[in-house]
Amino acid sequence: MRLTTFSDYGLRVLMYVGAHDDRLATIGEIAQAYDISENHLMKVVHRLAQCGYVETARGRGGGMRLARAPRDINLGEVVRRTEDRSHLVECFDPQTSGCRIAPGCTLKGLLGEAMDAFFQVLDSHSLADLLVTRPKLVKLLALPRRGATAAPSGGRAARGRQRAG
Amino acid sequence: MRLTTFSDYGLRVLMYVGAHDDRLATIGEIAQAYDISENHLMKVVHRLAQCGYVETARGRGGGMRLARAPRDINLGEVVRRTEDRSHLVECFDPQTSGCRIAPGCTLKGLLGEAMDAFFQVLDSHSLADLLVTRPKLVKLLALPRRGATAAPSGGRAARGRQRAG
DNA sequence: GTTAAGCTGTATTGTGTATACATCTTCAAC
DNA sequence: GTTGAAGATGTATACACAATACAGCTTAAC
Ligand code: SF4
Ligand code: SF4
Repeated sequence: MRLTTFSDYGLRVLMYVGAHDDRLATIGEIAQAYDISENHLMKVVHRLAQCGYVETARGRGGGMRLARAPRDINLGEVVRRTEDRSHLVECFDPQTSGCRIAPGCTLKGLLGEAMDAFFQVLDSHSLADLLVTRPKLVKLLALPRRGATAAPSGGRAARGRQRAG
Repeated sequence: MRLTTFSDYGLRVLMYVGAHDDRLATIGEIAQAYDISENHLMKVVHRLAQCGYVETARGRGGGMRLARAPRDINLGEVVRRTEDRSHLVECFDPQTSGCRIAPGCTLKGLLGEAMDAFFQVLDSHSLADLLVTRPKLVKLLALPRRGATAAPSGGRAARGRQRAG
């Protein structure tokens, strides 16, 4: 029982952007703040944009901001839409359903109930609830990280140069 | 968000054994009934025995039976003890905790709540609840499966022969 | 027209689960 | 007391999928 880091990254992005709503935030900046892969994060952001949680702006000076008020971003919905393979066991997926006792299995319904209970908790909260500790978040996200001022060490810092090589 | 099939197999075994409590059930028999890997199932059964859910008997005429009454086998407990990597996100594991905002993250607690809600549903049910459809289960498990009477096709059917080869 | 940003698609890596294989141990039947 | 059917155990492989990396394109500000 675990969520994909994809989903967690999605929520992290929303927290970051929500905590810095005075300006546009870039993917590179967020990746550095959390010290995670910029490339992966780009796909996460893309998904968030698809779902209408953030608005992105291309080009110089671009970045992203929340497309809705934090209060209107439901956490259960976010997780549901970032976690695509959300079938607890094989019988939950009509395609894979090969379990022989599925027609008479009480467990199936029970697991469904449990999952509902899980999401009910998330459904009753919004991004706004994650921002109550906003000052603390801002502070934690601003802390220096390994290699902060040193060599860029990968990422896309050296992009554009490579074309010449 | 998904459970390991290891856990699901564990529950399947308990249902099988619980539905056939008039005799000992063998691993091979259960593997055939569900049409799943006998080798994998062996490890599952081993774990169930470790946890004290089933009693196993080696040797000819051996097999397994429930070590407790179905009413005393709690489903939440079973899942918790068969699902070992049960940290929803990285910060739930003290070892891996590398998330920079963990000290000020409200999401962490929220996910914990959601997980509790999930298990609360399972905690309030026992194996006995899965056996209410017992006649149906017995019938489904007895249905012929592909290759039932034909060639054994692997498994451990031909074991012992191989030593000679 | 150069540069900083996001967009897109593909390829590679990595992790963890599921499965297979091989061998050993036990026990009951014969 | 030998044999064979069962479980016990350890290792190795296969597979699925998530995570990451790479490469190039597009857009917009300066
Ligand atoms: S045992 Fe029940 S819950 Fe598990 S896969 Fe089969 S039908 Fe689904
Ligand atoms: S963002 Fe919060 S929930 Fe996710 S890993 Fe970090 S501390 Fe845990």
